Amino acid sequence: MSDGALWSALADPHRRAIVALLLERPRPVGEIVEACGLSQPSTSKHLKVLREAGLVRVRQDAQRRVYALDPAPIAELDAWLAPYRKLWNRSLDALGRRLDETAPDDPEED
Amino acid sequence: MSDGALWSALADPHRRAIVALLLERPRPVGEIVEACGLSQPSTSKHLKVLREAGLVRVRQDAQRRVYALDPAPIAELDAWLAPYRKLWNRSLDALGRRLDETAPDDPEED
DNA sequence: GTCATTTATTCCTTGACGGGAATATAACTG
DNA sequence: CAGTTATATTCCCGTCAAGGAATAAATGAC
Repeated sequence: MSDGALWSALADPHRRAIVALLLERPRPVGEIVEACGLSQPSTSKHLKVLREAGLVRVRQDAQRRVYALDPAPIAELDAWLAPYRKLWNRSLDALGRRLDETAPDDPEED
Repeated sequence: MSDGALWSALADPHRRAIVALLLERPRPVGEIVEACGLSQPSTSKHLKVLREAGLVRVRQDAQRRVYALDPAPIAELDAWLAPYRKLWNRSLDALGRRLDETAPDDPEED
């Protein structure tokens, strides 16, 4: 049960957006600034939080700093989730899926 | 309802502790208070946050209110996690190949 | 009805977090 | 060296969340 830093890092929607961006490919800060519509300092601060949570790594390329996802903490999340996944598998089973309360699946994030 | 409420609810360690308690079994507020070492009002407020995030349900039993986990939001988390899980599976795979360095070619691809 | 029990809510204070502007640092260019 | 680009850091401020104390509300017992 190491870090609450992981959870609090992902609690912010902007940071989740950054993480989603980095899922596609590694990006320099400038790209992230542009994509998120945040100011550069704000973006740098969010990146610092993500860095300290271990969620991203930085590679230096001349003046640019290219950020990339580090998969390990996500695995930690997955491990945390495991017991609960059992639970909802069980209850889905119990429901017998006769109740379709939310059929449409929307992957929209924030 | 891709709500940030889910994330911010789970960002708090006390609330994660409550969720973990409810994973074992449904419990009335008093038990949660005792187990978490929080004050009763504070506990009630955390429960309210969890309720509004959809993470718990309440059943009334005389004066007691028995809280239980609702598995659905956890499934939402799991869905969010899915693309990242692919990523770390891939990198574990890449690591495995690196350790198993028998191939003469460079197998690195996308 | 009054009283006890259990839980929720309100008020208040404090501390942490996010955003913007300005500034600092680092790396490349000429 | 000075100048430019790219990123990080600092300072200040507004907002929001968390905790404690006191109180309210709901339920049950008498």
